[in-house]
Amino acid sequence: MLVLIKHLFNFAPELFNMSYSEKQLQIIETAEKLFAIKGFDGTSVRDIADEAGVNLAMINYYFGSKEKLMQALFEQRTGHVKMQVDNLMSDDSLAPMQKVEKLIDNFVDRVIEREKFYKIMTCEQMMHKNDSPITELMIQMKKRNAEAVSQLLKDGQKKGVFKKNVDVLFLMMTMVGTLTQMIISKPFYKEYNNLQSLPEEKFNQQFRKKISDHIKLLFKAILIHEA
Amino acid sequence: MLVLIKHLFNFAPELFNMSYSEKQLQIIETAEKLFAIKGFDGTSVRDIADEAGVNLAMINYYFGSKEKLMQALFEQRTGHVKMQVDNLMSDDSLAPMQKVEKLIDNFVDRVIEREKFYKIMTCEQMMHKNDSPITELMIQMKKRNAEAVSQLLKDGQKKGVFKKNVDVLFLMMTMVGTLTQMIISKPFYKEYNNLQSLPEEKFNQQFRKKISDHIKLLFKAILIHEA
Amino acid sequence: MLVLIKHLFNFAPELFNMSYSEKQLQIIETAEKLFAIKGFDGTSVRDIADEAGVNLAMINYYFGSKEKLMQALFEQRTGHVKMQVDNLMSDDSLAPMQKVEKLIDNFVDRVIEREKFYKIMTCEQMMHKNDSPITELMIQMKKRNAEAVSQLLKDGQKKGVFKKNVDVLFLMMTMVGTLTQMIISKPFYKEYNNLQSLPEEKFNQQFRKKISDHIKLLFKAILIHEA
Amino acid sequence: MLVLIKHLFNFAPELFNMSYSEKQLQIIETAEKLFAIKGFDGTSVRDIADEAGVNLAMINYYFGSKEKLMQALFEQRTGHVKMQVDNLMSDDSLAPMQKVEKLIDNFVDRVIEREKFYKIMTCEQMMHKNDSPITELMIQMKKRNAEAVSQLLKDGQKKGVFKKNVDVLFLMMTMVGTLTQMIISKPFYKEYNNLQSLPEEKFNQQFRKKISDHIKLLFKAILIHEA
DNA sequence: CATGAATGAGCGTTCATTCAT
DNA sequence: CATGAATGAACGCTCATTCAT
Repeated sequence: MLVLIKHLFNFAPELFNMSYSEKQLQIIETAEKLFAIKGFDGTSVRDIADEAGVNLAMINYYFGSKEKLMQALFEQRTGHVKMQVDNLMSDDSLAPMQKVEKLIDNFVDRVIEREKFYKIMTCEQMMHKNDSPITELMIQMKKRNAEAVSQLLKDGQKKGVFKKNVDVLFLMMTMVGTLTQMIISKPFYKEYNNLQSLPEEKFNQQFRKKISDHIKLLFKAILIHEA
Repeated sequence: MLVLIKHLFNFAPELFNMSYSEKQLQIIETAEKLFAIKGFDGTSVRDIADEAGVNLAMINYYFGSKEKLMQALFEQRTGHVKMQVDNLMSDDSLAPMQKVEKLIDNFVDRVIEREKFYKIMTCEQMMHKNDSPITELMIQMKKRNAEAVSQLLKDGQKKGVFKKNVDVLFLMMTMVGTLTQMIISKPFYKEYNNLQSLPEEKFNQQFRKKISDHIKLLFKAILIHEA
Repeated sequence: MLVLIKHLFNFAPELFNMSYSEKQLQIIETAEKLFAIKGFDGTSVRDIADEAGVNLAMINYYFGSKEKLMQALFEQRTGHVKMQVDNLMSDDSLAPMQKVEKLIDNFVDRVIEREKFYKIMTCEQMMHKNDSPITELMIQMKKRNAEAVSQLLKDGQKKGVFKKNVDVLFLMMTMVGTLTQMIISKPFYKEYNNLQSLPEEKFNQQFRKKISDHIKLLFKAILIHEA
Repeated sequence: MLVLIKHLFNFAPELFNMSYSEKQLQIIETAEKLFAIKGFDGTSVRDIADEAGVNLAMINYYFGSKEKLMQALFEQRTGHVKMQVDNLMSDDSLAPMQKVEKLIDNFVDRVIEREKFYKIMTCEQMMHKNDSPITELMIQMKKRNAEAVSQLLKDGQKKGVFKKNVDVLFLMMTMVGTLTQMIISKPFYKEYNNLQSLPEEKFNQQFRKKISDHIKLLFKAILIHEA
């Protein structure tokens, strides 16, 4: 395919069913890794090219610019989130609280699996350069998610299982914020609790479970308990 | 002032009662602002010099390097935290839950007041370059705070007002993470709830109260309610 | 040409038969000229770039750093010395004293031809920064040359044409030092002997002959005459 | 005395019988040391100030500029040379060859004692920036010395103890160049001859004697032996 | 289609020097 | 008389990007 056209339309890759080549995915993955470690500005295109084992000029050739590579990374990583949430919400076999619990589980899983990417996203949110396409992407994603959760809340309230007057954003931010902080502080948590000897895999499994349970506890406090 | 000596001893500025000159504080403040907007790597020393209206060379003259300027910023902003926490903890006139609530209020106030700085700190934590002096500072602060809160927990448990088996780090991360996420999402929150017309001052006041109450609710869920 | 690979292997360029491009040679030549006039530290990379008519970044692109450009200059200029000396030494058709005379002629020719480079080398030797790769290069060259001359001495002594107990380093330093001093003082020599009107070419020819004869005289005093 | 006037007349300090204060001498000495190790351009005024333990601004205050400090160093170190040579030359109790030998001894002693300074001087000669006051100083010194030695030669020739047609500059350059090369190569000489274990003082003594004898041998070859 | 070569702009830092007191 | 503070200029180097092939 003509790379030029690709650039023109890469603002909505899913519409064109555009898939990245193996080399491109490799670049995206490397970028994700390095951005997470050294930050966007702290990572040079050369770093990425070297680490990914590709030609320096290829990155601009494929993605147009460093900024657009970041965009591609975001699109690649956030592409399937909406569908996942929609599927969950439209599953009529689940009670509202079950949906909430599944939402939490899904989110915790996704973030732990894509730890690096969520670190980048959090940082990017901090200093949201105005009119950046990535900021725009994130705002839209937030809105979509807020809408879905809002619908779920209303459903639960109609069924009498959730309290009235729950702030949907506070709810979400509690989940996102707590989880983010957990991820950030993982090394500190390990050291503080003397768990360095535990195998990484086993620790992650326990950590994931604890976080999930913890957030569910918080959600119940917000959604059910009287203030 | 002897700048050289200052460099030598700036690892413990409070011991030497060294205060920064007005110009130095101006530089630190400008750095804080720009680091928060554009990130550490995204901000050039020239940016800071221009914005602060000082000579470029001045910054290296005063702080030694860009990195050390960041350190100075951290020391300046975190210098009084320990004392504040200690004072609160040793106040025998307060019940454990009162202490917890005051801790939350203090923290929320501090973060909202120093919003920019806490954004920087969160980002810095994300990609904690190993052996960076700032990372070291943050870890020590975390440890100190964890110890203090841990003591408070034990006290409350002895008095029978707190549950057993509370994970102190989970508790703290809930507070820090939720608050951080709130701060990050403030513009989004405003827009989502159509509060753009509200005066900034009035909104902040309400926001602060809501956050504080929300976190207190969460803490009660963690500390008191049965799982 | 793969510049990266070139950097990796430029410690032994002759093994890889890597030749510098015309532009690179131009940079090396310009560097040689400016280093000789203004010294290494006195010459900025910008000076070299301007004088050579190339982009500033080009120099770092080609050579990696100012230091490595200096290394490249050394390797380029000293690359063929070893072979030249070896060839002379292994020429069985020459008597020891003939070899000595040829050695002197070769050396005088080489230094006068590469006057600028030998000025740099002498200065570099003065303040030999420890562990500098260039210092290392020079020491090795000195050792190799000392070994070769030592062999020649022993041969002459066995054949009974050279005195015993000749200090090989004193011999070499006499040649190198005297010649260096001549080169340094060339302008002064010209003026002192009122030879400014002589065409440069003609003067050089005479000067070279006089120096050569002078050093041969000194060598005979060291190698043959009784003390 | 007014520093301003001092600056105006410091091109000929001996005329005004100007002596440097202890602090100034300390600066000069430090400058000599650092210039010899790192070169003129490689040494910053800050380096000198720090090493000498004086205020940075003092150096410009005392000497006017870095360049003028270098001049002061030269004047300080070369001030007494002329007188020394003149005294030797006018000593009628010595035969020409004795004078030559004493000249050599004196020079070798002086250079070994002021090794650092002579390194600087040699380098400075290499890249004689046109119209530099230091270059001018050195040329004048060379001329004076050449005149004195020339006179000595003529005297020896008249007395029939020296050959005719001796090139006075070649003679001097042989001495200066050989000695310079020896000084430069002292560490290499030590290592090559496995003399590292010898105490520095003892080695220097032997080295000085060997050099002196060697140069005397060379001079006899030039002045007396038939070519 | 891919890439080695090239570049202008900007980086953090240090320089010799001057100024205000 | 001496010095801490300050500064414009320049340093070596790396950046994201472009271009010719």
